[in-house]
Amino acid sequence: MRRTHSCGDLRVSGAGSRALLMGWVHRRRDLGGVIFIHLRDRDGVTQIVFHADGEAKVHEKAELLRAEYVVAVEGTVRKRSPETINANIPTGEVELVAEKLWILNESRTPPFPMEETVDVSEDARLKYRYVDLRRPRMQRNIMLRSQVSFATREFLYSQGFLEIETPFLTRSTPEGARDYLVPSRNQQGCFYALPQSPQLFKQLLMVSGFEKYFQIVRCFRDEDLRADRQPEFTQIDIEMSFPQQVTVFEAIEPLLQRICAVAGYQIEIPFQRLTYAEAMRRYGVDKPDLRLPPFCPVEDLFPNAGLTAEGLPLVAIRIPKTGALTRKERDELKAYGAERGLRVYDDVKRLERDYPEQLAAVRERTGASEDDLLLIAGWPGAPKGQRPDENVYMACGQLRLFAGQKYNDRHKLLNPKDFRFLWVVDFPMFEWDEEENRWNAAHHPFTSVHDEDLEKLTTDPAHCRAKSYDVVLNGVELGSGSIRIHRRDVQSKVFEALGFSEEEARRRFGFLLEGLEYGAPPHGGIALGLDRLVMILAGENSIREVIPFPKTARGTDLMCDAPSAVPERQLRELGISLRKK
RNA sequence: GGGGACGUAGUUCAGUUGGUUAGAACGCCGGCCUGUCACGUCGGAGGUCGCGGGUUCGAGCCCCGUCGUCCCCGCCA
Repeated sequence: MRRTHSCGDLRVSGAGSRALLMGWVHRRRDLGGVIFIHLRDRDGVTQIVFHADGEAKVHEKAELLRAEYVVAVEGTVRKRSPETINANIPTGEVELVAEKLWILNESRTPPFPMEETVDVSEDARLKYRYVDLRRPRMQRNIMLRSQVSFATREFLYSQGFLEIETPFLTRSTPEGARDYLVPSRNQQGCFYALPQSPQLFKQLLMVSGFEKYFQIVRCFRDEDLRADRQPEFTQIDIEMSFPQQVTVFEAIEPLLQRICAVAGYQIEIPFQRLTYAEAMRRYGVDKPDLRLPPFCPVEDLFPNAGLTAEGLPLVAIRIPKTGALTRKERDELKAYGAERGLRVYDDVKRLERDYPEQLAAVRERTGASEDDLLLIAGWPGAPKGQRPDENVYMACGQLRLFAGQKYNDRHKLLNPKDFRFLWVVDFPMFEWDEEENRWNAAHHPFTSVHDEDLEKLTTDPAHCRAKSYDVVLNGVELGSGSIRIHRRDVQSKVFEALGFSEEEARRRFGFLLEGLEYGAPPHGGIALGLDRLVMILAGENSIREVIPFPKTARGTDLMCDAPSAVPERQLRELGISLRKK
């Protein structure tokens, strides 16, 4: 017994020939004297017919079939008569007239239907994930993911990249996210850490002279979850020797173009580029969604009007084609802004009475037409912080996105198939840590600084720009990278700016620092979030929809019930005793 | 750690001001049915109203606690 075709294969051209199909009973229609089943495998669905006045024994056996039974059917492919053609399935012009039937396995009644017409709760789906994965949506998503992985490998190989693995059992480094720890049995009291990313290893592979590295690799971060964050997630990790920033861009853009093509979308390269400073000033975020228009500074048009604090921005936000808002809607926007310290002038008509010329200028500057929503927002109260302008812009950026998403039904600009890629460059080198009262690396401590800012490293860290970059798609941070520091003396200066002593730095990252002393080439790279990329290409709103076996928001696995307690014996072997609560 | 939404049949949901035996659709089981394709039709089974406590003559509904799922803030170099 050997499968000859898939359930998506058969066409009229095969009529009259024999075929043996294997798959799952998708649906059974028992009309008494004739039984139809839709047989499903991953390629499609084919109708099987069992006639009582044909192979009577086979028909009798077919009465036993139920949803999701696994069967093999052998028979003759028959062209359907015109009035019985099913235009909804690709194989709908033929059917298989069953002559033999094997029930390979029975199935309990599935906990929820295979149809997509019913939205099943996520807990049920996660508990019976193997069933959920059989449904068309997940089949599509996981197949897309596989295609994206393959396209990535194919493309990067063709460009001379080598796929190289790095350890999962590695050393905990104190910076960054919380580590997942793995206790060592041989060295009791010591722990491995699962990598937050292979960052240090890939840099050392450059020291080793491999020049072009990539890896599709799992990363682990023990932080709280979100719709786009899982404790384990997958990166397309890339590193190159002797690159300039633009070298990395020129490697990544065609890769993303190729990946999008696999998903059926044409995208233009090169991508738009924005500096971090521009992104903040025009969108109020470092990952702008370009499907909505940027906002405009208008403080120069209203000198001494008191609409915002002296020296702070006044921002005009345009949301296209929103039409008139109700009083309630305007109040909502106002309140949203107020929660972030903003004064939102939601009723532009009222401002227009006092400042007719200025408003005309605002309209011209923003390009606002009659049915666009125009909000003007300022911050009359003086904010605190390192970058007060940025605080205003950030609040406006949130307001822009809030309004844009709220009224998406009207302007329809947030089309999930409209892919707007963007590079954000020149991130600040450091950010101020309020709690610890010191500077932190904005990207990571091995990121190099712009040559012209090198001297400011210790004197003016706030204004040092890093050679780091993010690739952003529709408001989602897809990937992040940098040109690394390859010289030990520069690395020392950065540590100095971060307030690490040489000794402390050596304790934390000694193996990397030592590596840099043995002929490290200039190098840099990027890591792309594969889950997020596939999520967007699949049109999903959560990366759980593109991960076969994801965790819940609390980090548990509802299917296998992890994490779980372990027997005392296992703990003893590891030298671990649990503290009583 | 904080805020919000939700939890009723296998699934998706309804359940009025706290009132008598908790409903619907789909699914499931059985009968009938030879051209269906979300087959049709007749009948039937199926409930720890997440869990615990409280208020009350009486709780799916009100109160307190707790568990779980989702979203957001913090966090994620």
